[in-house]
Amino acid sequence: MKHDFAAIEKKWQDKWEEAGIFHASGDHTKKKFYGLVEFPYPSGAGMHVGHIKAYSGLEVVSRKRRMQGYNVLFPIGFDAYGLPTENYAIKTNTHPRIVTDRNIAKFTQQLKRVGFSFDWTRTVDTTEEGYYKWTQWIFRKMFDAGLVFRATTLVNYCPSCKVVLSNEDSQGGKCDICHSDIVQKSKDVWYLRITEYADKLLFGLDEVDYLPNVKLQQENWIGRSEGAFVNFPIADTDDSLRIYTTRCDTMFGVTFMVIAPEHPIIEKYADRITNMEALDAYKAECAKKTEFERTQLVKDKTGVKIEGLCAVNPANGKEIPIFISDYVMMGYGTGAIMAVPAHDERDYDFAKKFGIDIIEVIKGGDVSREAYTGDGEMVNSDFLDGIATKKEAIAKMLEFLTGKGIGEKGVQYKMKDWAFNRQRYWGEPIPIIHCPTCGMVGVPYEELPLRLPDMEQFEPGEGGESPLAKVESFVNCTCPKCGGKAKRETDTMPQWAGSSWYFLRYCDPHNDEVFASKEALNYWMPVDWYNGGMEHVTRHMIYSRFWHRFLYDIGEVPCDEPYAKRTAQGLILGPDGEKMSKSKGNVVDPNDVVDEYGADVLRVYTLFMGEYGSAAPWSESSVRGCKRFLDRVAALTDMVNGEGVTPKLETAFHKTVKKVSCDIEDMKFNTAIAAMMSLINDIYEVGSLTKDELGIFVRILCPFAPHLCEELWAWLGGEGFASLAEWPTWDEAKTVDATVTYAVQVCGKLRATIDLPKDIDKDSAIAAAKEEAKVKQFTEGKTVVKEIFVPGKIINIVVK
RNA sequence: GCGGGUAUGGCGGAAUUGGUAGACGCGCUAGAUUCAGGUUCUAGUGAGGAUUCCUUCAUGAAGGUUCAAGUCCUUUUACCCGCACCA
Repeated sequence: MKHDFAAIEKKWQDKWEEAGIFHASGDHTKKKFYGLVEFPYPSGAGMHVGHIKAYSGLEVVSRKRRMQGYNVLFPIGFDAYGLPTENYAIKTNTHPRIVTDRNIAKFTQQLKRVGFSFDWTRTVDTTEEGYYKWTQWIFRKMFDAGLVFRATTLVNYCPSCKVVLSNEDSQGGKCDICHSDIVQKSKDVWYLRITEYADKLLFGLDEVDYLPNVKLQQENWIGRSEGAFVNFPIADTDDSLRIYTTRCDTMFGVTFMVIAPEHPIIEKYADRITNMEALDAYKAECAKKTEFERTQLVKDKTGVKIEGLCAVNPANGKEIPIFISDYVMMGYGTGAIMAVPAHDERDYDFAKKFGIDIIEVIKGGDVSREAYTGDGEMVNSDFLDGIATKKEAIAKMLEFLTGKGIGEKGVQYKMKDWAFNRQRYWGEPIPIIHCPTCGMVGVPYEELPLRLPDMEQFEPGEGGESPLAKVESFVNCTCPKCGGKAKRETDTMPQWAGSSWYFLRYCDPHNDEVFASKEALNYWMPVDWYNGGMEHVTRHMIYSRFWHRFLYDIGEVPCDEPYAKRTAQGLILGPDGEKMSKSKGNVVDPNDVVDEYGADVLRVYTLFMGEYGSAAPWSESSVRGCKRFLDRVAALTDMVNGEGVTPKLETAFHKTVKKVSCDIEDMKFNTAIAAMMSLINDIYEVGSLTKDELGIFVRILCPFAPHLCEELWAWLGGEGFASLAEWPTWDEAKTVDATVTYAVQVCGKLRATIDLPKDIDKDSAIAAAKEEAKVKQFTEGKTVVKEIFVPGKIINIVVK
């Protein structure tokens, strides 16, 4: 048979669709498999080969599960709210609804061309009313639970996109959307209290099967640290300055304190401070710096001493000065630190610059040259002197602090609350009403969805206000509580809202009574296997785990963690080895590959490129190699000869079925394909195979190249679809050849190879090895010191 | 700075976890088929030396453990990714 991909691919896609063979079944008595891939953002550029690789992995697993008799849920949808669409809409003066629909249509067409076995009856679109109604519903539940709050704080603001960004969206001081520099701006924003879930998100990692580096990144992002809060009295007042430290053992080494420039204590004691002008000048200077600049000046510390205010070290009663400096952040801990220059590099740099005392309290370094951060014996520390370990010293100091009532154990997290609003049009309206008498009131559940009003002009306001503020019919409303005149919140939710629970909607996507029925959730959840990009592990993954754990706490979902297993695919680089980007002109369009080589080749190639989790450059000639492989598979029909087993191929078939079956589970798709290529080479060498053998081959290749396999299955007269045929099994005993090639070494050097029966015993094997001419040549006249026999592998004779 | 990772032919990458390094694919060489080939088939292909049956050296670098090391240990170099003044 010729591999006429252009003719067969569309044909089988239509047949699959007509028969609905990839629809998840409503039969909840069968064993289930829920495979999830990150739904795409439908951008105008269309799909990227990276999408294909990202979906192909679980595509193969899902197809294998179906053939193994599982009821499989393998859904797809579109995460369609967000700035790129809106920016494009503004630029081209087209409504984002139209842009979104057009992009979704394009993605759908492209995905279908590749023949993915998605259940197309369960697609979700986060911008549809029937979907965002439930996004708003969950938000309202969080509002009721006290997890939503509004605060005026310094926020990350992108002057180009004119939006407030979360910490997760402004990593490295750059806007995640347009890569402009982020500035710090004081703004009234909505927050989700994700920090309340910090411990749950951290400890929940113990019960899931994520890639180790995915877990680690989440752990680091949450950044739990254990330490102590300590109150340092402010001299001549009843007040104190509260600090957080992980090193309370070094308290006798404290020689000054530093507070963030924005710390409220400055305003509080403005009348006592004698150098307010200098402090204000410094504050103004800091505000001008971008986040990036603030992190650049790591070595050169700046700051100003507060004159007229003095603190007392509660450990030894000594008076110490207080400084303001931007190396202390208001957003972490209490915005104030105790400085121990002898044992902290930053404090050391600062003390050197300002000529402050440096007192060694831990032996082991040379504090006249640099800060010593290692462990050692305590000195100059009163009751801690002589203690040799950090752990012990901390415990003793904590006891002292607690006993005196001046401090206590405490925990801090790097993770901050989630800034949850955007002053933009293309997002879910936040269902809150501002009433002058009742304050913030949630939009009643029965009024959801709170529809996004249709607008002609949806550009953001210059002052950073949402475009929705211009729609009077939207803004003006009555308070659901008191019936008085009130105004609606006009901000929308960030792009990450819709994707925080989409995996739940897939379980029951058409339900308009609840976001998903209990029955469907009980059966399908948790997601058995979730695959996606590494770039989402500290945002989407954390956010969605947070939402899901919240829903679990209020009894809406049956399990605490949403994803049982998480893996990640590696990037596909351009042919030049660089990251694919439009500006570099090295982007490969999957449509072109399908046109020229077919969908099966595209699928096989993206999985054959290299290790699934690693980045690998695109190579057109390697694509041709995969084409050649499938052409050779198609041509097997000319070699079919009879039924049953070809003796020369029997072991090779059992081996390959085993290898492919196991490799799919480990996502080692490249070696699975290599094994099938090897088998093809063996078959070509033998020159013939049976119908039964072709049937086995077709079924193990089917998850990778389903169109060709369906065609071959039909040629064989197979029943139904290859895609639903039973996954082949192997006989372990038949995966080993009757004779094994042993490597024979003399003193660890390879001298010969001999074929021996597979269950030969040690003595006969060694005797046989010694008979080899090559072996004799190296052993003659010498005494044998040691004989090593590894069954099935190697014989090593050590001589002297 | 902290944390994690990677390093194997001309290229992408294998190696059953300590047991014949280079599977599979690309590329290249030769031969055959074809009117032609960006076709197909067959053979060869880590490097150096002898070319008939050989032999030495090779997994970023340098040591070590072992009968045996790409794999384990120590030191070191380069690159990649994540976080970044986190107190």
